[in-house]
Amino acid sequence: MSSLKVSVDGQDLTVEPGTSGFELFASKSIVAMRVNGELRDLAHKIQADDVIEGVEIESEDGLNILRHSTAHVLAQAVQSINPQAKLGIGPPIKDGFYYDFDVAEPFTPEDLKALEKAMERIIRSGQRFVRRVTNDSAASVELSNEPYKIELIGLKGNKDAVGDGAAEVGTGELTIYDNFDPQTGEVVWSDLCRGPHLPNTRMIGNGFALMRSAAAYWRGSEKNKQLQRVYGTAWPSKDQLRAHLERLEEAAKRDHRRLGTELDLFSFPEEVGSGLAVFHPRGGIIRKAMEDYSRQRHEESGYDFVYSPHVTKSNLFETSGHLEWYAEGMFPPLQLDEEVDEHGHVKKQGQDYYLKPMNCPFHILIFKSQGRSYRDLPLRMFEFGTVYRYEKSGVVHGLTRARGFTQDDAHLFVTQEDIETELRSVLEFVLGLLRDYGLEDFYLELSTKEDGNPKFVGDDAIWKSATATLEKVATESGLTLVPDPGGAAFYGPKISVQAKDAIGRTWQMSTIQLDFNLPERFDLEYTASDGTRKRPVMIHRALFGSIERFFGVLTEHYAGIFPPWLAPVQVVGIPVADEFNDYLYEVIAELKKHGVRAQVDVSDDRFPKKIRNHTKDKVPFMLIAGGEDRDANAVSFRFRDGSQENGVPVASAVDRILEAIKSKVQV
RNA sequence: GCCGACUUGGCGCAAUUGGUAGCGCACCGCUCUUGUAAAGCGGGGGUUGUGGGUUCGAGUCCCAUAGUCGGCUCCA
Repeated sequence: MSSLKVSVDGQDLTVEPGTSGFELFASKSIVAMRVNGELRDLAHKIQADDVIEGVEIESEDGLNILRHSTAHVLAQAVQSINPQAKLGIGPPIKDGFYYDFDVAEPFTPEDLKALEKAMERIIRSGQRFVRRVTNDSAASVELSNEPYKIELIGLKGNKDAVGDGAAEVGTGELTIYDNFDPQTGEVVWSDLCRGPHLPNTRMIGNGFALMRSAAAYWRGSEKNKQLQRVYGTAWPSKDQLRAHLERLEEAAKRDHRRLGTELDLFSFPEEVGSGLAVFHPRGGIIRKAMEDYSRQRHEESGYDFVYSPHVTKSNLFETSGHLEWYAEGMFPPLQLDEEVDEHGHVKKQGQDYYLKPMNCPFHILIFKSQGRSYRDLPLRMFEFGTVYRYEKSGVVHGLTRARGFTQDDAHLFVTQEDIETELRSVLEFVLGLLRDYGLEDFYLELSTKEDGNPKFVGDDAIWKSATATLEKVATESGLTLVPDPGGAAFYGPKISVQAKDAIGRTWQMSTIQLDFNLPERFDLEYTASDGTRKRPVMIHRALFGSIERFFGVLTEHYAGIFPPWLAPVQVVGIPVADEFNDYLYEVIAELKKHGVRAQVDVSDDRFPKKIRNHTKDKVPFMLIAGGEDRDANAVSFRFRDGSQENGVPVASAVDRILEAIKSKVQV
């Protein structure tokens, strides 16, 4: 038999027919290979002219394979303990994997421990994953006990319908992976799977852990049965697992809900209701600083400030379409003024009032309050408008998903011709302001309508042109643009600005939405220069998204260590002993004169205790004064990271603090 | 909304198989105060989320309800 010419990791080789990845790759860290671009098991037999690359376990593909194989081991463990469990899907995800099961009883934490033990046994036994090609009818017979797998087989080839199940059936040939016990040579477990897999369970090692269990709808639809999902994490080594768990711990420390309590920023009193926050004085200062600066910038950029009430009669939301399209997201109406006679007949028709879920209809009414000319446009109305949305109970989440929140909401009324220019300047304005608040890393998302979904109102042609305009402006910004099909608001497409925080998580911040529908529903007009009446276009624009949410994101971004301009207390004077109180009062008074939030700690606590207290409170500047400082008319800085700078002359200390606040830098 | 877990003084946590609520921090008072993350002593504070039930007896068991957390679905 003639030998085969192949390319392996860029090198031309000649190998014997029947050669597999095991012969090609000596390194244990190669867990699979890419053959002509397709991921394959190492056991795959190579063909002439194949272009082959080894897949390192540390690579993205390698990690996915590791995690996917670990998911298989989990499923095997579940069925070994509970043979009645039916298998759903088990794909790799960021940092780990999950597997869905249909079981009579949800998993308890004890169950998860037992499953981890069972998984360890499977892993140690060194089972081999072996791929076997089958076909629809044979697989349906073999998997007659696995109704969900059979459903997936039926969906094969239909990529959209398969969705998350792509790891099971993919779109190519149907395959089953058999797990062989190396001792007995017998198949101990099998699962419908596209693969590839690690050659051997032993390679999973001890870098995995089961994290939690939760219910999840089969194939992601509320209409389907809920399965029990077990989440796990898996890494090439125990050290990497440990590092991952530490990262989770770090993220937990930044959680704005936790910091909100620790730093006394806000709370969600049970008496008020789910998803409704109150801001405490310290949180209130931060929020006020955020709002004040935003107001200033809006003023400078040609916005008008408007105000509107929190409730309105139902007809406004009928006209706007909210009651038709958005009713589920609204609080139920307050029914007022109805009078009924003694026979139960209505004497006076009542009125329904609704809490507003959006501010746009009010701003539209302001637009309509007088005849408008092209000279008035672009008309930019800005409001910190508090809205109320009846979020489903299970989704409320601290400040980032609340039922009452304040949008820094603006509506721009522009002529058709000005849309592009205005959009461009809005986007620039938005990004500039976000940078001032300390966010640097952005990408854009273009949320569009999904064809055929009745959630979206208005004419297709209008949607199309609006979407095209947004896309043009977004592309020109030079930022990465990610499509988000089906993510638009009911009245129009949007660009959203996604910002990355300090630990790499992305948050949807600003949204810029183009709206041709509401102007039409409200019959908005202006007089053009030629005297004809024309319809303006609306741009909806929120910058923080919601102030509460932005507050939460900034809290996590900064881990509670706010830059001086936002810090609730900017400076604390700490005397080395009582004797220096008066001296420090003078220094602090000087700062207060310039509007600095500063105080002297004259409590009975000892000196080191005071340092500790204000470090825990994350005060940016601690000014310490003792004899040496007083004699030199100086103070000593201590910063939050523990560093210090002694004997700084009072005047330059004041300048330095003022400059740090003014320039919005982090210290 | 769905599934599961949880709810004990302001905060973080304890309370063996149901036997009558403890600790640390914080708070208040007193004493003591000189250099970079916790001085000492004393004191007050909880009808164990709420409403029912089982029991001689419930923080511990059951039901309902509110809230929180983790997911799913949905979203600023």
